[in-house]
Amino acid sequence: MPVPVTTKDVARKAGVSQATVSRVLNNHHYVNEETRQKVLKAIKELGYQPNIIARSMALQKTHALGLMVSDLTNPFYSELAKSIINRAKELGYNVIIYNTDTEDVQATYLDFLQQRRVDGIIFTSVELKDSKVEKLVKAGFPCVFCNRRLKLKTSSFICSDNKKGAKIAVKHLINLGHKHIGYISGPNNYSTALERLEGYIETVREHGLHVDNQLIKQGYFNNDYAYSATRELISIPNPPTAIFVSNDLMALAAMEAVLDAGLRVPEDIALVGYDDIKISGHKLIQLTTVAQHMETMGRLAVDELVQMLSRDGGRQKPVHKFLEPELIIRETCGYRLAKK
Amino acid sequence: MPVPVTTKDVARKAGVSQATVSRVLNNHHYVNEETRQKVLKAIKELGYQPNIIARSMALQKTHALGLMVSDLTNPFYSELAKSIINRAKELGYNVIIYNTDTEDVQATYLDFLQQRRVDGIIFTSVELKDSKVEKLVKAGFPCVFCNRRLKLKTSSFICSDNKKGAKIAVKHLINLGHKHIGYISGPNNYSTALERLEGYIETVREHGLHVDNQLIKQGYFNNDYAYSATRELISIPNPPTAIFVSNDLMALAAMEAVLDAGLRVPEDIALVGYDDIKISGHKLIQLTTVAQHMETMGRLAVDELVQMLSRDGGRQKPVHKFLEPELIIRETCGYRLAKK
DNA sequence: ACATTTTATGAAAGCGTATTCAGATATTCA
DNA sequence: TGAATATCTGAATACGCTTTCATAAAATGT
Repeated sequence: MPVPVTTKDVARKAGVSQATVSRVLNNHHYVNEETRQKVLKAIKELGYQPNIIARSMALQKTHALGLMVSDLTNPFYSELAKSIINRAKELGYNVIIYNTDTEDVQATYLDFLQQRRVDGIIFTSVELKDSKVEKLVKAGFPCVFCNRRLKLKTSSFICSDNKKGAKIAVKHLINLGHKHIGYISGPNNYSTALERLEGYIETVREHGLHVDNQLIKQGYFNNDYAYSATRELISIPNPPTAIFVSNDLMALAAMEAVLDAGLRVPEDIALVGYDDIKISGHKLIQLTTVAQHMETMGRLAVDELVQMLSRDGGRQKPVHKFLEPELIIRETCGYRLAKK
Repeated sequence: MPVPVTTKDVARKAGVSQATVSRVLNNHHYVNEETRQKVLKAIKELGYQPNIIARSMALQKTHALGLMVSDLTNPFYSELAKSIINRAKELGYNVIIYNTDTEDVQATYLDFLQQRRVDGIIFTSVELKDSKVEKLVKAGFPCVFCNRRLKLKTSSFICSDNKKGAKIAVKHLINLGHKHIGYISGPNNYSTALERLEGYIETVREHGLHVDNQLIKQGYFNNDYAYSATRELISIPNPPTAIFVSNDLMALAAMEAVLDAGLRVPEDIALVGYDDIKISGHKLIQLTTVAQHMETMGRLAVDELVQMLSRDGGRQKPVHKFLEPELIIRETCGYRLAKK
């Protein structure tokens, strides 16, 4: 390992005090130009690199953000994470990433995080109620919720307008003539699931259709559940002719379930997803879906968090942003059929 | 923000010195059981959480690993990253993730990293030659290369046996009767591209076939390139009947190119990918591919890096691991046809 | 020309922890 | 019983940086 060069070494070499070196590094005023040059020269010659940890210690900030992701291999989350990482870098922050497949993992991570390893946290997959996380927010620890939000009103979040997203999706199906529309999603303790369900129900009602509980499947946010729920839906006595699935990955699984049952998409069962992950646009998939703007969502979340950090102490009122969803019409709803 | 509780506070409450609190926290021997209990009680009552930054400062280790990823939205990398993050957590390490779409970004990150923000780095997408990275390795900074490796022999890496992977893929195509096989990949300054090319060429030769440079396309590791290269390949005078594409994402793009040209997969053009990302197994895709074991690769990389950290000072000889690739036969090579 | 302000710099303190050093008490051994 | 050893704990120091405090020199104002 290279011997680390410290400000002290630089100071000795430049013939000044260590404090002066620090002043040069931090662009303090009141540093003589000549002195500054001497110091810069010494820094260069010694290849000095500041020790971030020591700086963090002195400043009481880490310049690192925590990022909680429930499943990084879901393209929705990896796109979101990428956006967050890139924006954080632009603003001079590092991102420590936590994969929280299970809830207890998130809990242990939270303990970690209170050890002042990060200045703030972005949650991408929080439950509506989570006492540990709520405690964190109430204690004033800077948190921003992205994609999924906490019920707690005092918390800031950047989410898709899920209700609206669901509405435009379901409305599209109804306009195509579907009267019997299934809904597959995760549990209602997630804002995404709850709000999309509300949008689904509201739209069905608005069009004078009956809300049939048999058509509503709320289990888990994973492919296996989507697959089995689809199989169940298509085998009930009066099966749906279309299914709105709460995310693209699950919609892909639903698609397999339909095909495995010997039915066709969209002729027998139409499908709409949510997210618009890249693969949904593939020529062989062509999934109709509600697009989310992961890039924007991630960027805004970082911006908001960094803002919170800079106005430390003076707590502002929380920010609540709902991004506009957009229906992407492809072929799994019978677009081609409708065109004909 | 909650007022942070320090060891000093705990010490005062427990009526002992700060040093003793530290001893209790670190399970030092020579601490009276009664004292230990007093301290533990105070810790609990005050809700003390150690300050990781201060600890890092004292110990001169951050307990954080850097992870360089070229494109987190490529499922191959997100699966790899997930594995790395999870394994690191198991071993008590945090992961700071760096997205390096462009090379200059990686360079600026490297400067960051020398600021002792992390104890070591895992590179997943290094070039064979990269003077900045080589300098880091030569300076003794703990680095492990995962997936792609450096040419530098003194560096440790965990990679797929890319040559072998290419060989089994191409052999499979040849066994199916293909005599004219295209190859699409990224530039040869990446070990993955180079080794797979070697495997391709060697296998073609071994089977007495002619290596036709017209069939070899080496441009960039991205979808646009894969698409256009495919279009080019299928429009040359004597076009290939099969194409080996260097990764699944690119193979998916190649598939679109074939279909857009009005040809069929696999009847007109057979395709093999590399990686076996999840979507490749989807019912509508069914891409034949060479599987990599991202989970294992990531885990081993972390294990190796953490080992390097523990045996600090005493530099061991570098570890070179080639993981066994595995051919996953699906339908894009005419498996169904072959079966008939 | 003297008081005041501005500019410039070093010494020292502080961030929160781990650890060394030294001393005190208790225990063991001959 | 005295010496050697083991057990326990507090004071002090170090980690590398930022920043306050103090002080000195230079510039400015009247």
